[in-house]
Amino acid sequence: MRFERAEHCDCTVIHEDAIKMVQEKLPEYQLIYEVSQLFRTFGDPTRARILCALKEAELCVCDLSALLSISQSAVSHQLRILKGMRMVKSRRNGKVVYYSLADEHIEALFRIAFTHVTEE
Amino acid sequence: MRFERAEHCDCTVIHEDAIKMVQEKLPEYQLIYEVSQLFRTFGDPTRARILCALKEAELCVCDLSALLSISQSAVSHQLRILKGMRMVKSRRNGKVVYYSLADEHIEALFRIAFTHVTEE
DNA sequence: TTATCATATGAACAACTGTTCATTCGATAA
DNA sequence: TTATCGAATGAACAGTTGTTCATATGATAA
Repeated sequence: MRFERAEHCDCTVIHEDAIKMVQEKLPEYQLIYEVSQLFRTFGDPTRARILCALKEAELCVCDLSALLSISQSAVSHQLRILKGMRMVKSRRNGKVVYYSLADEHIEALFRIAFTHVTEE
Repeated sequence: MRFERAEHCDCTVIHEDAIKMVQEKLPEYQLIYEVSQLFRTFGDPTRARILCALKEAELCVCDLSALLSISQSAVSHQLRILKGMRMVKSRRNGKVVYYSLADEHIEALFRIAFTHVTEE
């Protein structure tokens, strides 16, 4: 009984048993996709810097703009993305909108990533 | 004494103290950049699927191609990127090249990310 | 009301990314 | 050698992304 070959692969499958075993353990595509989207959002230096700053304190758009030397518009656009991914939350006080990290998971992921990068 | 405003921001800086405090704690740009590049590499669904598969077993390019229904060329290109980021390692045995995760950090990061995504 | 300030957003554009296709490389076997 | 197979790679291309610029909101103060 041969492994059913994917149309995209014109090679001979060499390790049928391994493939079958992995196939059973592999998470659903949707789940992997969501995880990758989470990582992708971290994966832009500007967003990463914004998150790092918000890790330390609640800040308004203008603070972030000045602190990171990024235009107000760019900060605002990125905050919109971060909010869409539920990584930051905001509250308005008069004209000023304050942003902070949505939950402690974000901070935890960063801590681990920094450990990983600085360890080697 | 006023906070020195960045040229990109035409707003009035509102929270000088907060900015000053965050500025001291903020990691260097280079470090944040490296972390974001690490995340970015995870941030593509194809690469994430390859890494998930390699988490379970050592596999050759052909195995991955068949298992994930991705062309051999696409798999090979992505493995090149993953290897460049030191996230996978490879060994050649005759015509076949076997890939596996570079270290246990990769697996750990995935575990946490999955927990995060599935928790909410 | 009008003016001003902080923020948000749409459009445009350049830069980047991931795939496909065609080809090449590297190793083995005939 | 020549043929074959698994893997790697360069070029091209479509799709995506992040920034800038201009403008629009939304809230406050005059």
